[in-house]
Order: sequence, then structure tokens, then C-alpha cells
Amino acid sequence: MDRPKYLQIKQSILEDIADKEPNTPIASEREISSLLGASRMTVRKAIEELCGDGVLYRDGNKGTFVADEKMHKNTKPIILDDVSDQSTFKILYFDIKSDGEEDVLKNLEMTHSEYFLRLVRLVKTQGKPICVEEIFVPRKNISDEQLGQLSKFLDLDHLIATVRTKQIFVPILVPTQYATLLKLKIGTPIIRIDNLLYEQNGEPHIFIKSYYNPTLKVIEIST
Amino acid sequence: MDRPKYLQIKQSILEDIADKEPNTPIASEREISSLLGASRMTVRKAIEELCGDGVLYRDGNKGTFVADEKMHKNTKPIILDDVSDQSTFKILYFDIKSDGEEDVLKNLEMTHSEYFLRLVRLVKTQGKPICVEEIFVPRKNISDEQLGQLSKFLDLDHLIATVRTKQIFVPILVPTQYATLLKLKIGTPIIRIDNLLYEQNGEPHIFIKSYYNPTLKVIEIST
DNA sequence: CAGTGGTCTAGACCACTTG
DNA sequence: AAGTGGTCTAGACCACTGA
Repeated sequence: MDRPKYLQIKQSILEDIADKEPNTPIASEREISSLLGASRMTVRKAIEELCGDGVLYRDGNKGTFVADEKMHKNTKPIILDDVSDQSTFKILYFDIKSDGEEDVLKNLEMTHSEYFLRLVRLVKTQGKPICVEEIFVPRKNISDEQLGQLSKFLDLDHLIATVRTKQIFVPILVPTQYATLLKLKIGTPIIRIDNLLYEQNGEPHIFIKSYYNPTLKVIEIST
Repeated sequence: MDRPKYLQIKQSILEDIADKEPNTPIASEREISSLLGASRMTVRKAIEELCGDGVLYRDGNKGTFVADEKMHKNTKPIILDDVSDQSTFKILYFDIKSDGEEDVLKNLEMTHSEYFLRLVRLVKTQGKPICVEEIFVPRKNISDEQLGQLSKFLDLDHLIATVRTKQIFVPILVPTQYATLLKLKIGTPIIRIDNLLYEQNGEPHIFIKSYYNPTLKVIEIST
């Protein structure tokens, strides 16, 4: 089982409804299941997740329909999801040290002597420099194995789904060391988003400072 | 089938963990299923909903644990609510005209010839200048009566609860005409939030540009 | 009436973690 | 090796909607 079948089914459904109008019915669970050679429970799982994603909606015993994406409630963390979607990452800097900046230590509830991973990377989407991310992780939150598989560890997609987040929006002038990377002039006002991701047990897990290029990435929230 | 069995299982689990500390493991799916005489899939459904509710969390193949409920934070909308909470408003400017700025017209889906209300006000909380709001409302969205009761009309609290919103975060330098009002130096980077409030039928109702004083108002979102 | 989603079962294999 | 959650199957019965 390479990719779970229900994820393949999700994708298949997404492709099916790509050009459909809102409120169009999709095929029934039984149809899809025989069409794709999967059991109905598996198809249900796929559809249920799509409902959770706001892509589809159920209507009683009438059927399942394409949702109006304009109505999407965005209770999810704002930016991080679609950044890590179709983006490439270039690591600019990477080390493990102690005694970091005050705000980092405070957010991660660390002492000056504790070690942490610091990684800076440039995020590009379609070749455009969307943002620079400074990522801070307490060393104790990373296994040795994960350290060798950092790119996997830093694929935040799977985290985002389950994790609680706090995001603070900070207006700043683009840091000089990132201006060229983001193709911005010195002195350009930008928004830095400080993302704190928590474990389910309530402890801070990862702290990320994201420096967004405002001309390439509109920061937007809908309810 | 009176009450679905998985709901009964949810309740049973909730009772079980009522007095348990966060991060305590619960019984395994197989245990619960034989204990309560249900199939494992049914138990899974119950547990998965409890995870979705934030009551439990999974940890890899180790087990399922009681979550830290302190992490249940406000999934509430945005900034506007607590602004209009204990704030005072001072109207700085107010007129009705046509032919506004492009972005305003576009957001409100108006033509150049349509009239709209434009109102600028300073928002203070505990005497501190939190933000300047530029409010735009198509004239056709305001009755003559409301026009005489503008303060009531602009008490956005009631609106916010029921209305759908879109917010865009724009990094700018504080506009010179607002710098003094917000007690900021010329050239200070700030965040402007463009708020578009929609009617229930999906049409844009009010457009508000909020210029926040970043030293007095931290813009923060939790999930 | 035939079709839909909602629920449920009793198995199964897998990858992973832990003693 | 034993236990865990993750996935999956091939059936089943129910309540409900619509023609």
C-alpha cells in the first residue's frame, strides 16, 4: 500500500469535480466504490475528509454535492498550509546551538542553555520567492533519525492538520539580509508571521518566523 | 438503533477520562471494542471524533492519549470583535460621495457613479489609539433611518457574529495623515487590515480599512 | 419503489513502537 | 514478539428522500 487508497480516491474525486459548479451532485458512494474498485467504507472515508475540507457537502439522504468554495470557513492556520503545498525549499542556513534570541526562547519555553535547531530557508512557489522562514526546534523535540531526514521533518503539511497554532502578525521593514532573496527593496514594509505550533499535549513544538513578500503572497483570511 | 452506538462509546470514553490527567493513555481500540461489545471500526469512529474535538490525541503507533484541554482556545473570527468591545470612537470625517478609489469600488462591486458613505474614525481602548478605521458603505445599503443613527449602524458587534468576512493583511508604512493620531513616527511599518463584510446573500455589505497601531494592538490568531 | 447516506460487523494485513 | 494505530474489505440493516 503505497499511498493509502482513500487519498487516491480523494484526488480522483477532486479531479472529477474540478470543473463542476457548486451544488452539483457527485456520484454516489456505491457508484464510486465499484468504479474505483474500493470498498464503500474506503470511499466514505475519502468523501468525509473532503466534506471536512469544505470541498463537498452532504445533504441528508439526497446525496453529496460540490460545495461553494467561496463559503470556505478558514478555521485552519492561515498561511502555512498552501505554502507547503507546491513549493520548493532552499536551505540557506542550518545549525544547532544554544542561547538564542529572547523571543525564540520565550515562545519555545526554553532556557538559555538548551540546544535548538535553527534553520533558515527560502520558500519558492512557481519560481517566485514567497517567503523566508526561520525555523526553531528544541533539540529534544527531534530524534537523531529525524535530524538525518530534515526535509521530511520540515514537511509541515502533516503537522498542520493535527496541531494547534498561534500566529502573530508583526509589521516590519524587510530585514536587509533577506531583501535581496525576496527581491524587495531595502525599506519595504512587510509582514512577519510568528507561528507557534503546539503538540497535542500543550507543549510548544516548533517556532517559525515567516517573512512574507507582500507583492507575491497576499495574506488573507475568510470566515 | 436508538442512539448510534459510536455516540454511546464517545460518552463512555468521556466518562472514563473525566478524572484523568492530560497525556494519560486510554485503553486501546481493541480493548474498548471487546469491552463494550462493538466492532473496532465503531470504536475508531468514536475515538476519531474525540480527537477531532480535541479531547484525545493519537501518537503514532504508541496509543491514544488524553489531550490537554487548556489548549482549547478561541476559534473565533478576528480582530474586529474585541476592538468594538470596550472602545470609544471619534469620527474624524464623514461624507457621501461617488467615484471612490479603485480598490474600494472593486471590493464593494460598485460602479464609479454609485454613491457611498465614507467615514473615518479613530478607535481608542483605555485611552490608547488602537487604530484608524476607514469605513465604506454603498449608499443603497443604508436606509435613511440608519443614516440618522450612524453610531448604531456602525456598532459592528452584532454584524460580526452572523456575517461572513474576508480579511486581507497589508503591510504599509503608516499614512502620514494618521501618524500623529496613532502616535507613531512617520515611516513606522504597520499592518492595514482590509475587512470585507458580506450579507447573508453573498453580496458585499461594508468595507473597512483598519490601520493598526502595532505597539498597542498585537494581531494574533489561535486555532 | 429504488436509491441515498448513516451505521455497524468481523474479520484482515501493514508499519511502527516497545519491552 | 506483542501490541498499537492505519487501512481496507465485503457484506449488512436502517431511516430517509424522491419519483
